[in-house]
Amino acid sequence: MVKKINATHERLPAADEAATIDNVAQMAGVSPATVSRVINNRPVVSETTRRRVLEAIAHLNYQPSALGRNLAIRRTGTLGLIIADITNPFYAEIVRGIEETAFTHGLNILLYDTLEDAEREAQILSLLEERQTDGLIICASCLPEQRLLPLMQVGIPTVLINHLPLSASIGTVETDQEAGIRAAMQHLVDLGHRRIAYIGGITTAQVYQRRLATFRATCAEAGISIPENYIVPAKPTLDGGREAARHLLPTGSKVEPPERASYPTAILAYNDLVAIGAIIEAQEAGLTVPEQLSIVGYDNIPLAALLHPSLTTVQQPARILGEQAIHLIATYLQLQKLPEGRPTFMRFTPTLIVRASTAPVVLSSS
Amino acid sequence: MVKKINATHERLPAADEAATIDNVAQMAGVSPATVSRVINNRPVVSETTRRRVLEAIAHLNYQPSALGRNLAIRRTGTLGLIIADITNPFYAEIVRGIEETAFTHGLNILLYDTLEDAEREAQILSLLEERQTDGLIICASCLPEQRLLPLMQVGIPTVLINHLPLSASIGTVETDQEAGIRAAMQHLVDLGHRRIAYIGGITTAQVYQRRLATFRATCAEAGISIPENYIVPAKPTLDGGREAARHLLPTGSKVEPPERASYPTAILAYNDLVAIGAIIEAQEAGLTVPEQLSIVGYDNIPLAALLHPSLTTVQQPARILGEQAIHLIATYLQLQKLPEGRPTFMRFTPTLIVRASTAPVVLSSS
DNA sequence: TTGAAAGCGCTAACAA
DNA sequence: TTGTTAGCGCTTTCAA
Repeated sequence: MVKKINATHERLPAADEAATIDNVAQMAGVSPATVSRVINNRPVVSETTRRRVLEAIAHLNYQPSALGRNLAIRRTGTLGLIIADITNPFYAEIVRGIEETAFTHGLNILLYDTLEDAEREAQILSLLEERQTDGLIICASCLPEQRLLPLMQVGIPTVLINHLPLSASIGTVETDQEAGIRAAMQHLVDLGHRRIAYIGGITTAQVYQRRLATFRATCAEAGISIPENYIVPAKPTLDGGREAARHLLPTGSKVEPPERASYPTAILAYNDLVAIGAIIEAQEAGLTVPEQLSIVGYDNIPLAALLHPSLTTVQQPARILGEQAIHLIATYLQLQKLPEGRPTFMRFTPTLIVRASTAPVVLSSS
Repeated sequence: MVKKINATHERLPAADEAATIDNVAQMAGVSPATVSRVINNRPVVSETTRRRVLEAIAHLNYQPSALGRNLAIRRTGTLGLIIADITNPFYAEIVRGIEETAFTHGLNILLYDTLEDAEREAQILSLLEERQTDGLIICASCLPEQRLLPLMQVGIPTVLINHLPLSASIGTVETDQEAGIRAAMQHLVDLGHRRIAYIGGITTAQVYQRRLATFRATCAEAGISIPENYIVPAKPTLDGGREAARHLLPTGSKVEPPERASYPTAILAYNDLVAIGAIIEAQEAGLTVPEQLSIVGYDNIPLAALLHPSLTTVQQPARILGEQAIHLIATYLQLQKLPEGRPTFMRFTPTLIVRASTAPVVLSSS
């Protein structure tokens, strides 16, 4: 019907293959450049041309290829997200905040779950170096600083969640780890506890180190000396918590009166999952929580309020951490430079939420 | 030192810009094709050449660009994942299975959270049409079939989780919805319940419709007639569950004896979150669970076992659903055709887990 | 307002 | 075993 418009060897695409910008251009009788202008809503195109192009697009059921586009503009609209454990409700909530905010910015999220494993995290990082994401969010890294830096130096704009600022990053959003631990410890000390254990956490992770350091510092300030075996690192999961607690608590029913016992009267857990694991283990060992053992968690996951006993814990604004991380990175992507000339450090203050898993220590017994 | 090898105008990249395959080729004194062969471990390259190329790569700190590569081979190694609610531990566990398995297959996951919202899901789907993912996993779609089909016809290989097979998809992995509901209902009926409500769920979602239909069918078979207001759809979240329960349960303390009461003696919830919401609401309304109200959940999230009362629920093998979904899609990607000539239908049988949130109905009162 | 042409960084026939 | 050449599908100067 319609004769070839140009003397090109262009042909229309077979029914099963996708139309390209050239097909559209040919059909509309314009150049690919013009089609590109229409697709991207450049204002310069005349109304009639625009209409012709749009018709051709509709006719061919044309979808611009992100692949071609990405290569041409050398951006992908995609962010890498490295998260420690998606099944931990605290992280899931952060991801929710990230996802939702990224969507409004037109950014896509490539998800990587490290399973709280440092080696795996390292693998993922090196994989990401070639994936050309526009940016990277690392949430609760288990890696030491010197393994994080190379990636940023390769030029991927990175935001860290719950980490201290790194010179090569574009910023950090965190809750004040020190304040969180201090609040929890103050609470336990006020309740009269002096035999306090710290359980759970990956030793290579900066969060862990900071929390532990603060734990030690607070103990020292309160004149409490902590035996080394009261510090039990473990995977920050329910099972990790159980395992750690098992090392500390009396087995079977040989529960001693608190003043003579060797086990702690209180446990500060790395996070809520660990705390819950410890509660379960304690109960199975025949200890009542909080009467014989107080337990404090960290994060305030939704589950914390629903348990029996409900969990005393340190609340972090999970969703907001995620949202702000995206805002940071989106701002950077727009400006192509650090807004303040140096990495942003955004810090929130956590809140201690006192519930039913902590109680005054009872030293004299009935 | 070394003279220009070719008469090209190639120059080495400035320090701050990334090296390309051409830079490497030039430095190694070979063609880009050869560099490509080395990068992709093609066996044909001679040892000495390979070494020269690798040296150049190291020298320039060269990272191959996935962008260029993707365009050339027209694949991205990326799968879209549409999930209803990442903060629901059941879905989080599915994502974990997907993530982990995808990683072993060298596939990357683009995560999209629909927030259990049909409109949002539709938006995401159309967005994905141009993103050129190699495949798509839709988990717990809230969209009716006719809105799902267009995407698959555009040619994106799709696997559905907890959905019936669609002709245009490459397959489906699900737990038997009908069996799950039947098991739960059998349990309630055996306990003597005849006033059973079904609460929670998005009406446009196929899972919801199937579960509800089975609920109705089982009631009919048991000779139970259910008033329409016993069926309360709601967002499948904790709050959704609370809200739905509020519609059903007596307010304040006007708890009537069961035989005269208008409210149900048992609630079958769309999922565990809804069930937990209902438990909370019931308790706040002054009802004891399970004595005055039995509640059954669905999914068996980790939390279900830890609550008081612990939750009777229908277990789904969440992680495995995710793993199998990836296997399905990975197989297809390798073969570039349906392994069995038609969409695969992989079905698991759920298990009823009886815990403490259900009890025999007490008709005579003290 | 539009088009020609060059190029983004890589791969893959094909030829040598 | 290696190089030449022609794309992959799009964007973007620059000139008309």
